Amino acid sequence: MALDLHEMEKKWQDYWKGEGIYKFDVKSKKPVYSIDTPPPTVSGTMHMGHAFAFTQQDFVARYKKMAGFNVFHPFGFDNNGLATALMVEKKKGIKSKDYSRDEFIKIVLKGTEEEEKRMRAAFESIGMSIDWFLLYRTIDDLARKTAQYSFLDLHRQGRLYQKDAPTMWCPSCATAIAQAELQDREEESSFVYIKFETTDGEKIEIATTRPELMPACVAMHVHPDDKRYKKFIGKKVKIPFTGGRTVKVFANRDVDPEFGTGAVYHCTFGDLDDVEWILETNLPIIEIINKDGTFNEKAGILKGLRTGEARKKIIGELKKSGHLVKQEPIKHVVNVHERCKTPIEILTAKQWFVRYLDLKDEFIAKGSLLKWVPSYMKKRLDNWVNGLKWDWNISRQRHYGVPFPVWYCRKCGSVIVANEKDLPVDPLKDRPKGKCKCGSNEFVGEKDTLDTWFTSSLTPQINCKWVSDQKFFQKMFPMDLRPQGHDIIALWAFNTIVKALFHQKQMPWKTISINGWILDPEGKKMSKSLGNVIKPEDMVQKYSADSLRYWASLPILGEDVPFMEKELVAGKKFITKMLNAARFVSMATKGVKAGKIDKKKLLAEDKAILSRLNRLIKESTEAFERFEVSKAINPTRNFFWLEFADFYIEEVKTRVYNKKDESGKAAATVLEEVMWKCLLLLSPFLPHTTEEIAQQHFKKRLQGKSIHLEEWPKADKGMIDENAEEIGELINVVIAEMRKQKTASKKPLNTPVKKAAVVVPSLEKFKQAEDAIKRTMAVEEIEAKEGKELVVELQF
RNA sequence: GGACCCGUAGUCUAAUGGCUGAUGACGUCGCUCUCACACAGCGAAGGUAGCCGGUUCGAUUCCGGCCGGGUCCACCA
Repeated sequence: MALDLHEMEKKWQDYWKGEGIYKFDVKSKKPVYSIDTPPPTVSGTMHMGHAFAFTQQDFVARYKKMAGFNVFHPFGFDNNGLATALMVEKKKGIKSKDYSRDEFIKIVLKGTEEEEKRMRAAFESIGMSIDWFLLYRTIDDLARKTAQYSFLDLHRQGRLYQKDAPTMWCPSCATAIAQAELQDREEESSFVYIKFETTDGEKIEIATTRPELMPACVAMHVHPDDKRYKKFIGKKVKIPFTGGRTVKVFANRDVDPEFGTGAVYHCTFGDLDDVEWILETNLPIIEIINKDGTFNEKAGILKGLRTGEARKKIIGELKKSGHLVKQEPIKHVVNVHERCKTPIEILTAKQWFVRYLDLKDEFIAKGSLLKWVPSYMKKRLDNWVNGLKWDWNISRQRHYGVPFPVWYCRKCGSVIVANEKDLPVDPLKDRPKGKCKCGSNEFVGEKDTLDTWFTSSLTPQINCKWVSDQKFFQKMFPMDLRPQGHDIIALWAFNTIVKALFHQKQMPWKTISINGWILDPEGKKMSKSLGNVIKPEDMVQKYSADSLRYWASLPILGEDVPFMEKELVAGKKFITKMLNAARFVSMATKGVKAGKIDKKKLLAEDKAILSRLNRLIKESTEAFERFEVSKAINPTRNFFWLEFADFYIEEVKTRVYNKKDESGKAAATVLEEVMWKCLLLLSPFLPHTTEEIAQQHFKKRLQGKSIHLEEWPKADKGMIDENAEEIGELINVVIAEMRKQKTASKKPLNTPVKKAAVVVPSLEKFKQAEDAIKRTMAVEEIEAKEGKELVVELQF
């Protein structure tokens, strides 16, 4: 086969683009099917996970289009994030802080054009049926406007509040971070035993990994049943280096008497437990760490130092003063910021929160309204919601991002939110219209930006033009499908659900499909640092886009799959097979009227294959309706290759070589019919190959400009015939047995056979199968007997 | 600690409460250049379905436990 697959694929990609095959038709009367495409970060590269997840989404999009829907298949680029800001800074050699926020956003939008172009080309190269006119970016005007409008709406609903609250803080990035941005890391550290003295002179010993927080110690905790410490409860303990400050000893059932010394000192804040305890005990907060990670004057002797240095210094001082008992090496898990891996601190800062903890039950209940594919993924959402402890902190102390549409009155401190007509605003540049209610017209704009998830959680509203086209929004919302990875159910899916419930009082989509991860061939995550990254473009180069798509279609949705190059080999072979079979069918059916099957003229093998075909159509359609794409392609592949190509084609060859007679004509119409229907069934998966074949050999079947505008085939139940299939099966089984014998006697398969003796389960059925067998295997005469076991003997 | 997923030939997988044929692919080994296809065809070898127990007339398939692999969440100062 001299066909260059890459040239062929490129040809059709260009054709589709030129003809606008995937354009969403706003005016169409067809029902809409809309997909809330995940916007990938504009890194410039499409990785294997993208290729996998997006093609899976594309299978559904293409199927739905054929099934009669007006498919809305948009694309978005995520450029509203730290990763993008850093990329642009690096590329341009600039610092975002040297620019106004508006300017920097413009720089980003301009500065990522190149990456967008490359990614778009990559997604086109795998045959995505995206309508690129629907492109959005998560930092563009529409996205910013939508996010700010969302803020205003939540504000109106009383769902927002500001609080000086314990906040997880990254001392390195100098920013607040969300629960979801935390990562666990096991660290080697030192477990420090420290001796304290009570005001009445008794000694109590604690163990800690955070001795440097001692100046922020506000209490001691012991277990109420711990005999060793009972007597301490209620007493006061002196804290060294604080000028004689004392703290009370509390009874606390959270304390594990077995761990450390069984006594805990409580600092504000060492970890999340400390936060809970402070709420229970109502103690004051002593904040000793600044937002930049340095210790402040309340830290006394540690002032100006950072955590690591402070820890060394305090240990030295404790040694000198005799408070230090011992140090033990310890491995423990610390919470680190996922981006920079710095252990987090807990500080207080004024932050905006979305109040939603009161709605946990509702989130879980409403989550069930969605169709989850696979269904067990719903539990991940439930699990997350059940574990939620804090409201959603939406403040980020970052320069780049979507700004809060908020000012504060310099005089009275009132919050002034932007007028929705003025969105998007940048409060650092723009000013509120009018005066504060206190009469002042001096304002301070909010410096913080919104959590990127605050914007990303609005992709359905962005796609459906919530803030710019009400009519369109009414028509489009809620969307039909959200495809996404299982790693961000707690983030993207959850937050999107939260937003839609607040803003629209309904779920953002009808179905959510969860795809798994692509791992390296050993089952490990692909990552640059491990050097095990396999690039999709290399695979496309080596095997073709349709081969890659074939590979992506096989795994069950939701499961993580190791990358297996041999599946691409198999895909390429399948494509070759299709091209060759199509060539044969095309030759054999020249001059035959397409789609005209005369049932009366059909022979046993024709009835069998048509029955199998229609059963297949039914099965494949049902699988697609359940979003189980692998169960749509697998039987189709098997049918096409193992039944149609391996048997049916061989069975009718002698008939169609002699097309003049009725039987030959009938076989030709069946060949044509089966081939065409298979093309349709496979077109969502192998859009290039099927288009090539359709345009080459099935012009007369094509209603429009592309096979991808054809209707999905409907199963003709009248064709499904159990009995015919049984005969067909018998034909195939006997042929297989004869092939075995010919191969065993080292004869070519077209060797004529004088006489064959067979033992078959039913003579009556065999009668109906006999002709086809004789023709296919070039057998002159068959002597048949009835018996349990199938036996075939050949005489040449 | 909580939740979830997975465990089928050398490798990766499919379907299935029972037809002593458990599917197919890749790989391996034979034979065949047979007029769609040697980037192929035909065929062969290869599995006590992780282990144990239960339900059942019957389990790879359903239930429970264990072991192993993985993911998410929460974590002891």
